[in-house]
Amino acid sequence: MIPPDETCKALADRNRMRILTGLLNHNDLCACQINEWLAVSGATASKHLGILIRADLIQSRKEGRWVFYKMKKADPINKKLMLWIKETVSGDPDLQRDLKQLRKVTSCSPNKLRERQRKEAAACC
Amino acid sequence: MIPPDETCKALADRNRMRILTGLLNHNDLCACQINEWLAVSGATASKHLGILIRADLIQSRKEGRWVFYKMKKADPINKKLMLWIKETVSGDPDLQRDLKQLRKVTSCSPNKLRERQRKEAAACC
DNA sequence: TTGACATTTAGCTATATAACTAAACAATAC
DNA sequence: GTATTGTTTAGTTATATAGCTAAATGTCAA
Repeated sequence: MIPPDETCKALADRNRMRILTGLLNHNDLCACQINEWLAVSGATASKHLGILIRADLIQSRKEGRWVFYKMKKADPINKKLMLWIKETVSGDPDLQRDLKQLRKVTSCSPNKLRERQRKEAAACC
Repeated sequence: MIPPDETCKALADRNRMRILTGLLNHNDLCACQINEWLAVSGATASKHLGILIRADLIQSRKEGRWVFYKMKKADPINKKLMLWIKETVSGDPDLQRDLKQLRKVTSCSPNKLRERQRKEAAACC
């Protein structure tokens, strides 16, 4: 059983709360979609995702070379926490604006998204 | 409205979770009882209490030279958070053991408690 | 099998935070 | 008023964390 302060530590970061916001509104998200959306390096996104997994809040599955993340089914106690997160997230205008950006990202498949990312990386040098 | 990650930041510390545990089980606690119980300096306890106040989770009132702290009445959304905290706190054996220690402290009035603290401080030098 | 590419891990730096001590502030008691 | 005492603020130090880049790992595809 994870102590409450540890769970809160996992939630106590803006980017991790953004990830949860995304996963509460999309069935699952690919790592490449997440770091595109968060606008951080893949390594940084991966670290945050690891923290959320170790806190038992999300889960990952591998599909070929892609890794998808989704919310973990919460036990009865943590359901209350999830409910609170959902409601506060809805009340946070920045997170809601963020969600719209995410929808642009998820309209591409991981393959198309990565292709575009590669082109952009090439163009900037 | 405080964003959820900020609220969690306030909760993401063991000593602050201990303080909340205490306040969820006692109507109110004096600053001197809290720092005796936590076994940290008065300054440190005061800092933690300030963080919880700014997060809108607790409130303080002054009575003569004593300052008492108590839970703040939660709005409908934060009530869910409080419920989660209560349940996870009950499931955390260390916090429960801690609560027993607190009862020893609260069995003294602030005046008696301080008197004892002064004697101990004198004895140790 | 080799090469390309997605993700994670390692190693680093800058910032944030928790603890302490000492000084400042606030309120009571003489 | 002045002394005393409880609490908070300031200033310091040690540790923790978020971000980066580069190297390592694992998977697909030619």
